[in-house]
Amino acid sequence: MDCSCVSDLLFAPPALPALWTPGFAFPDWAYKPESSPGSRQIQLWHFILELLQKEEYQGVIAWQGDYGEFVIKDPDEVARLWGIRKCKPHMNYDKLSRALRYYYNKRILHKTKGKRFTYKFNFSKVVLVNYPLLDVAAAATGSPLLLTPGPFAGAPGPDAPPLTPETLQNLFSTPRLGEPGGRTPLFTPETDKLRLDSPFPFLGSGATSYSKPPSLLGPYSRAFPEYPWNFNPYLTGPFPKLPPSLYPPHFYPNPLGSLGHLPAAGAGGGPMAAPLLAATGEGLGPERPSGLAMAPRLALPGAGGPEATLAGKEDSDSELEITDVSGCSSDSEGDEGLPVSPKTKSGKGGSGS
DNA sequence: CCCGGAATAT
DNA sequence: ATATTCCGGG
Repeated sequence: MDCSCVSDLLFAPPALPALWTPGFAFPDWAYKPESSPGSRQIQLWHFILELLQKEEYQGVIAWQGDYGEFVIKDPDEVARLWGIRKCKPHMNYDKLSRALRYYYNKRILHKTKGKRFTYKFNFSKVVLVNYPLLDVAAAATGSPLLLTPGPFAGAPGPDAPPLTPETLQNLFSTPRLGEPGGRTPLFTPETDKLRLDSPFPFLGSGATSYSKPPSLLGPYSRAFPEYPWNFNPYLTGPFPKLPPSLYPPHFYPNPLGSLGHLPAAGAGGGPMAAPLLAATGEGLGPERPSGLAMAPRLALPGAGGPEATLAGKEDSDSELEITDVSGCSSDSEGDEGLPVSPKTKSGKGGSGS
């Protein structure tokens, strides 16, 4: 039944803190919360983000153009990788793109019309979903209290308690992380189980019970880096019903935490990075590398653990060796003798449109 | 290529 | 629910 892909193991390590994880910036709570406890599968947009985050796939998929805009340079390859990840040997771009299209309504993605293989993330969604508290944090740091949908909405009125990052830190101390011996102090198992139910409680059905994210970034005293991520929440298209209060002209921190190079315009040669920085520069550190927009890939925040591991086998990052489906059970699919050649792509250079 | 309906699977 | 598979139509 199960298709124990090698990647599955990679994603479900024994006791990975999930604090940052160079390659995988998504703690498991970001995957699929409830539904099926044991069968939380990676979601396509997570996967896409993963690929985008890695330089080794820049030839296959990469940020390009506007914020959150990316282009699939090699659709077949992306589809192949996705197929491997999901143990669907017959995956192709046509099918993958269908799945992508389903994201339109969910507002996770939309299409950049005119540009082939080009889509765009609605990061506002992703951010709020995965890190709804960031706004609170922002508020605590000085901005006017804004938001907190769901249960919080009613409570935080005029005299809302001073939410500070520290408070958050205490509140959402690592849940499963401190599992050995100590369980979550503040939150009872009941609360612990609710998590995120709907992908987007804000404009989805909304009726779903919203909850806070268990653990944010772990034991980081400074969990909220001042990342100038002020992508325009209003996008080009008209947003459905997003109250401005939810999406202030503020800048959002990097949602993926350790996500390396952001989808800054600089990636695609966008000169607009400068003005943006200027706008948000104040909150940032005094000194700033001129090439910030490029943000090569500042993966490692400060944790020393994994770093050693990485350094040890620096050359061939075995992490995410997606090109191997040896772990896939052939029974799950009508798996043909698919040899799964990693680089059987002779050279699809042209593909001129 | 891109779009979405429909049926199906997990 | 999310994704896969299939597919008619633009």
